[in-house]
Amino acid sequence: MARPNEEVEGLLQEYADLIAITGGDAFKARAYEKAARAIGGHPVDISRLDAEGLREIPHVGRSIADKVVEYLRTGSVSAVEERRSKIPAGVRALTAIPTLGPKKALRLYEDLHISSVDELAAAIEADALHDLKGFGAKTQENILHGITLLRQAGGRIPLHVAMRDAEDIVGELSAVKGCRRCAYAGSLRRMRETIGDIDVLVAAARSGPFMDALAGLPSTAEVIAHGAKKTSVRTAQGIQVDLRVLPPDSWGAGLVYFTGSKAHNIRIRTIAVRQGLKLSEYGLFDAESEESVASRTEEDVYERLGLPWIPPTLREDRGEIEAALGGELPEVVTERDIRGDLHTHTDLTDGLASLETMVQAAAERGYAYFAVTDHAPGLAMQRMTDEKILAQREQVRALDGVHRGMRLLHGTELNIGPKGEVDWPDEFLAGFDLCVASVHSHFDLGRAAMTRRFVRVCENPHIQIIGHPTTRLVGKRPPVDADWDEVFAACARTGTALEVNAQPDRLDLCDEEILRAREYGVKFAVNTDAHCVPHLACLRFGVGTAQRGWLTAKDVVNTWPLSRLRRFLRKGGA
DNA sequence: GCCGTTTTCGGCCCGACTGTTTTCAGTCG
Repeated sequence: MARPNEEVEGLLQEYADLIAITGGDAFKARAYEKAARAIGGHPVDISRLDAEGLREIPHVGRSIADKVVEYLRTGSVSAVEERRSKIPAGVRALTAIPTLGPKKALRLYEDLHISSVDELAAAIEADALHDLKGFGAKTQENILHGITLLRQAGGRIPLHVAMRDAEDIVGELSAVKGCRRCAYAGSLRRMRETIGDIDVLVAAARSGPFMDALAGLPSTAEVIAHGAKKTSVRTAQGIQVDLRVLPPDSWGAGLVYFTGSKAHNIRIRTIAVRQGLKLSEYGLFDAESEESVASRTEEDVYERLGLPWIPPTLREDRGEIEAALGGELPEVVTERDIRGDLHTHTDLTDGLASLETMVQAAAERGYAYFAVTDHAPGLAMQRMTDEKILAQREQVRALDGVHRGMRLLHGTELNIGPKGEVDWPDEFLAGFDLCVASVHSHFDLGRAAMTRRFVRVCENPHIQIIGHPTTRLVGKRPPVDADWDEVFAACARTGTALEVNAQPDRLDLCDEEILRAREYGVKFAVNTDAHCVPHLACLRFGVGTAQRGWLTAKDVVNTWPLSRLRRFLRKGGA
């Protein structure tokens, strides 16, 4: 994984924020933001590049290239340190509150010396903002609501952040001598959208070297507990990591024990007890003789309980035990089932990579087909025109089948207006191979209007997929309010697929809504909404979410062969 | 700070929404 790219992306974004907060040149701040995104989305590990190589990345010029080189060489950038010394970190944290930007954050800091979210919440409670300019009753209410949203994430970590750290740690521990098996478990293996802490398991005869290795990792900031069976540390970013080292014979039982949700584990332990057995992280034992009857693999443990192996993403006690007992466990969709991505962007709008680069990267993933769906004119900031999208269509046709025979579909991501209207008239839409339509504005229409809006989209014969349907952002923005049962019914009736957007801050639809929609017979598309090459790999998070929603390949249109997909895209037409 | 079928300066994503400072600043996508 390209860690340095992400580190530098974060650093440059922070610098941009600090410029904005201190009232610096807005265009300069934006220049840093653009460079941050470009580096984060750059497919080559930047630590392998020199200043010249760095400057070939779009939006990276002499000044930023020098700062990146300084960072790679010394681990910090003096210009950033200088700004940091002027603005406490908590002031920047304030801008994470929806509706509170850099200007308001600075005012709060300068006038009231508020430098953390907690201090701000306390100040509002104490009515300390009453004569602060620009902070009327409504603004304070909005800020409090924003703080509530932030806190609902409850200090949990986004899935992809935890995944990256867990894979690094698994990589390090796997290299320790004597390691027989190493894997992450817990909610991360179940692919929950946020993660409380990271659970790592090792199978080895001796535990000491692994405990020491974890405690000694560069990413470890604090050792919370250091024992023979369990070690807990906190990383520099504040993430808790629990390591358990098990005897190799206990590997399967340990994985079962540390992967299942609490509710799932209670259910399978109950099943064990009824059979005169006892289940722990060390194995499945005869309750009387205490003799081990299964423990080496997860399959062994489940089989001895009379169950088939249950995919980790289903282990939530949401009916998977009953389904397993009845032989009706779904064969959930896997990453290998996905034949193509149906929602992606290029640098024609807000993507980072050219059409050619995106197509080539998609072909390297082994896709049979791939859709390019840049933004339509309704999203004014993208400045799309008829001419530009038609010119792109020519380029798409020219590249069709060129890379490993991969077929290309030319599409667009339409903007859904408040009444369900979209950017282009029917005649123009008919020229696309597929249209994704998404809500990007008017989030607070009220349930009835929002429902009508979606139903009208479903009834549009040229729209085959609703993109990120609820528009929620994990821990940041709640889903829009609609009568989803009515929307799901309309999707099923009209043959409109719902997207499972794989961007880790969206994961939209989420698992629970997928479970509901599935009951209506709705079809789904697991798409990355990629804006750069590395985003294509986010597919795994979308597939994990689809699995949590019990979807099989039959439910997911982009697992289908192209001929069948094309029939679906005609939406009941000829 | 970056960029150039505008080529070393002068632009840079544009428009809508919201609350409030009643004429517009701040925020967002």
